[in-house]
Amino acid sequence: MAGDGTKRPRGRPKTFDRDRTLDVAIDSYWRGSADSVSVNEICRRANISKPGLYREFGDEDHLMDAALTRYSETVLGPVLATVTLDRPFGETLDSLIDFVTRVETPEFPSGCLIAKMRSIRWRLGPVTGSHVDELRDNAVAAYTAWLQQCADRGQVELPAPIDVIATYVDSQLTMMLTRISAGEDPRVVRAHARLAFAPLTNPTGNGS
Amino acid sequence: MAGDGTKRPRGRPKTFDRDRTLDVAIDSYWRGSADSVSVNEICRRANISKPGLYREFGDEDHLMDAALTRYSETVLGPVLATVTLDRPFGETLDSLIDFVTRVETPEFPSGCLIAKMRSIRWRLGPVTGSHVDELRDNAVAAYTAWLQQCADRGQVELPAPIDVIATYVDSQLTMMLTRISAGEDPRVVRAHARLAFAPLTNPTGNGS
DNA sequence: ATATTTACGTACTGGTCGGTATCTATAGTG
DNA sequence: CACTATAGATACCGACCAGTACGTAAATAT
Repeated sequence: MAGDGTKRPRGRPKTFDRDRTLDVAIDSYWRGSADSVSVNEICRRANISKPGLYREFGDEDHLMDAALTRYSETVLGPVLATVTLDRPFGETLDSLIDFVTRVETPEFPSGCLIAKMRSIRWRLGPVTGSHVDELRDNAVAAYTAWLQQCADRGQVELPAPIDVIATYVDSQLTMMLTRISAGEDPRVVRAHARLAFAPLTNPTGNGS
Repeated sequence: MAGDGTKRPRGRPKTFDRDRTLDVAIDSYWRGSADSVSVNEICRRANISKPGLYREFGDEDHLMDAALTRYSETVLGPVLATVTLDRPFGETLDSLIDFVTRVETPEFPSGCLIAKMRSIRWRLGPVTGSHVDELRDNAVAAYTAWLQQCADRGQVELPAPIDVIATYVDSQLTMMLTRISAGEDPRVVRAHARLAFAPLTNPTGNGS
């Protein structure tokens, strides 16, 4: 504050709280189902005027995209970073499973905003939609690198081409997130995870 | 027509075509996403008046429920019947996988109406909602009986309690239906199916 | 014929939606 | 002071929604 060098801009100073609005939007989209939460509702919850929100974000598509961007930076990034750590395959996998099957807390909803958005991909606007696609590609790439690293070290064998395994991991984790969000018992989901990933941790063959 | 014994009822004869309307509703809910298809839209597609539809079905919840009932009788029933046939486990499983990964045709949409409804369970009315729950319970019961029968004959070993396996099968098949509906490559989904069911067809252990 | 019963469909209600026109408030600038 | 630039929010738009009021058409009953 001391000797604030930035010259104040010309007109009426802005009071719109972008961060707070994005917090509300992320939480709403995350807990709810992204469509089903209207712009009107976001304004009500954030206690802001609708034109204010539209001045800041442009339209619903860009609001969702801004929320998605912040979500991926603050929530998804740290999680995907864990699969790049040099830990044994099983250990990383277990922590991934623990993470996706965690239960809801007041300030950390269960599930995953991106998973929810992917399940309603066709309803998203063009900007948010392609952003979601990009984030899923990033996740698959991270899984691929992780699997390749573990395979090189003999910690895991790949009963199918690595890209098939990587998308398999992504699909299974996404499904778990969806089911936890739907309120299913985390213990059951974890039991299913052990089944689904058994072919990787105990690589005895594929079905045919 | 010859000597039609039924006495005509009192008032103006009904022209409302319940069957055709249900056909339109099922197709719309099946191809679309059940919510997102409005009563207005059903009326437009079936070329009927809205009060006519409301007179016949009561409200949206009961319309969906009627569509779901007919769907489960005409589409789901025959499929679930195949898991009761006395065939080797792998054969039945393969035909199940083939069925859920079939592609869209003009008169047989891909995916499954019940799977779609389950994914939006919380948006359904009370009648349709509990009907969906009941149908899923039936499916799990059918899978349980099937698995038990195959286990008795030594065609499959169960690396987890049978109810866990049965819900696992249900979850995996439902996910496949969802992904096929979302337009994913059936070959990839089938490759993932082979991975997911490998612990059953090649029962060498669970992960721990 | 006339009354009665039943079905039909136009046109409406009250509501929410995404998005905006417009007026006012608050700042710097001359 | 007047002028300009920016942000504020009320109150609106047209579209669509689920659901219905109500006048009319078409049959039987008397």
